[in-house]
Amino acid sequence: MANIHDVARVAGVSISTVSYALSGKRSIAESTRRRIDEAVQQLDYRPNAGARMLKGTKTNILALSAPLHAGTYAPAHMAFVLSVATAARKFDYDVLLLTQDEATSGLRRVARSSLVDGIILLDVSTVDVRTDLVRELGLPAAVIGIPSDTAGLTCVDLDFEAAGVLSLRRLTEQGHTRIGLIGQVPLVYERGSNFPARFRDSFLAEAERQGVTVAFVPSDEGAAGVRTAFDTLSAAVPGMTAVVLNSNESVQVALLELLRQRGIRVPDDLSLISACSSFDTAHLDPPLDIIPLPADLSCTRAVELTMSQLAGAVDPHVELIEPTYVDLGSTAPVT
Amino acid sequence: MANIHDVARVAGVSISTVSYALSGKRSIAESTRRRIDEAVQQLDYRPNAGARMLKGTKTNILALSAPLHAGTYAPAHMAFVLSVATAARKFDYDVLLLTQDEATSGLRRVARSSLVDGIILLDVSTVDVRTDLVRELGLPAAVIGIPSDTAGLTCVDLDFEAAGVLSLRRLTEQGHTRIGLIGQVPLVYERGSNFPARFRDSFLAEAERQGVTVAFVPSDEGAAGVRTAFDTLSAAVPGMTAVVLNSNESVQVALLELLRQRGIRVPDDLSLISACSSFDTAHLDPPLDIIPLPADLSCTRAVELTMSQLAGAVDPHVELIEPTYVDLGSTAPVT
DNA sequence: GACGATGATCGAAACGTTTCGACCATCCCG
DNA sequence: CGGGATGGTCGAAACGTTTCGATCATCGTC
Repeated sequence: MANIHDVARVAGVSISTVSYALSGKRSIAESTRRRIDEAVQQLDYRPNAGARMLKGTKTNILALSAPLHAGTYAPAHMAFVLSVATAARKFDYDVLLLTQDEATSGLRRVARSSLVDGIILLDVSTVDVRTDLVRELGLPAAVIGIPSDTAGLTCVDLDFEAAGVLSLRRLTEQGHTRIGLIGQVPLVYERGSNFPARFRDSFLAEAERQGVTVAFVPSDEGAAGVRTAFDTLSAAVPGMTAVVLNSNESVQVALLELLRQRGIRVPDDLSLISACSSFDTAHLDPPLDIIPLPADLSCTRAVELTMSQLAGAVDPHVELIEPTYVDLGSTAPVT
Repeated sequence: MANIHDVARVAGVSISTVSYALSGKRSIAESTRRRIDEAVQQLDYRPNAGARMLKGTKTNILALSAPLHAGTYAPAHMAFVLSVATAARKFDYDVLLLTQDEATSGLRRVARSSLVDGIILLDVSTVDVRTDLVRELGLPAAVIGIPSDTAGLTCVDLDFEAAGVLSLRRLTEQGHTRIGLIGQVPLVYERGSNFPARFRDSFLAEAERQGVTVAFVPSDEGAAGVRTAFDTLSAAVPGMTAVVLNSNESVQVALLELLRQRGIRVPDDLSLISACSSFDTAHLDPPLDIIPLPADLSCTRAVELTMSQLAGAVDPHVELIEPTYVDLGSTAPVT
């Protein structure tokens, strides 16, 4: 493998000149730079990563802690992982993937061996050992999700509280006063994963504020689970005219199928909103109004914040991403 | 951050002694080893990754090329990624994730800069630029999937041909002679992804050999897509008594729902087999017989093979994993 | 026409390991 | 009791960069 000495020899300069030409940290004569570029091209030279880490004290690698819990919706999880990887590349960073048990223990390992410059934590729950670890390690880091103790942490997330309010208001503005909320699988709430609980609580609080009748049920996957959830909800809110879905794709698909079977039309008989969903509801039948959970936005921002920390001091803080409402025609004014 | 010099000083030995104590490459007095261990403990010392790469010419990092194509079933993809990461850790290796466009271009980048010791390619299609790249780079590598040209490559995969035969035989042994095959979304076949095509072709060939009537349809996702696929299939195979599913979870769930609606009982009226599925069919209603697509087996083996290449010369070859049949009661003899 | 500034280049040190060869006890065997 | 083998330890070189300080030529200015 060609190294910087080879490049220097071919270009007829010293290695420091090559280094400066490549990094642009000192001015180099145009003619010299051209010869160096040619040599680099010819030899297909790329700086040795190890040497660079060692001397440069920068590794250009980010650790991505991405445990996949039971009950987590894999496609959404995947979207976040991909978004982080893509965002990191914009800053010439690569991503080291730490999953499952390694999501915690591996973090310490790679940090202490100076393998990574920074850390991204995915899917943090309200109480998460990884947040303590991040504080301890003192590396630049960003957390996706809002743990209960955010001290010293940089956190990014969709504003789930705002999303809860937004989804409810949309419906009350159209005159709905009897509204159901179908949530994730029960396991998710039990585990203290924070997204869903934050959404639910703010939704319920806003309903109370507005004085409308609401009820919440989690829903298991599969046709049977969805049927049970919907029936429970209908019983709890007699005369229900709208339902908000904060659940994964398969549940939403199953619900639409159930409604079709029963001849319940959307939005004529029932208004529907897909809230904080990471998939595309436009291809559903019918397409559902959606408050998207923007994986790329959160991840891009998380990576950006880590990079800023790397560059200079940025005070740890929480950044909430404003939810948006996309109207695809699945809600209608109550008649 | 503590370095090897600190450890040496605390333990009162030279740095080479520390290095040998840690690597075990030369014998060290028991008492010395203990003092060194204590120092390591006390300082929470971990060797600097960059220095190690530089001198040791081993990075302990594997590149994982995992592009997520449209039409790829995300949970399955995720399972493979996780399995590779987990398998790599068994050999003290970390995984650098290269996705999307970086799945190809990033491969060259990280390889040429000696960031990784080896490469794992996920989801290779029949014709895949990444295989040429792997040949060119000359790094230890393993490929999951069987490209049309396997020369110089180490490939691992489920034996899809055998799986096709296995699924068909199971049914013909039970007297079925009119059998349908529901495949992936059409896009998958158009893109030259090789799993599904291999399965389909061997299934159809075995059917011809046995002289039974079969037909194949791809299936779009969603209730409508599945309904269309099933009806097309029923029309193509009048009196169909069994269906093999080589599709993702949502399609299988949707089909079960459709059959329930129509009062078609499994297995009394229709025998069903879920073939080469990466998810658990035991929680479906009813549970489906399955020929599992063992992500962990393939990935573990791929990582193992890469490690062997790293250790010494292993001739490139193709390893097929024998499919297994798990009986969960969704097939019955034809009456 | 001497002098500080500026631009271009170079040499060498440093980063933290691993590993080779050397060294010195100690031991066993003839 | 001398000498080769063995076990334990050390010093130093090497890996391929980045970067600091130094050098040298050129140039504009007083």
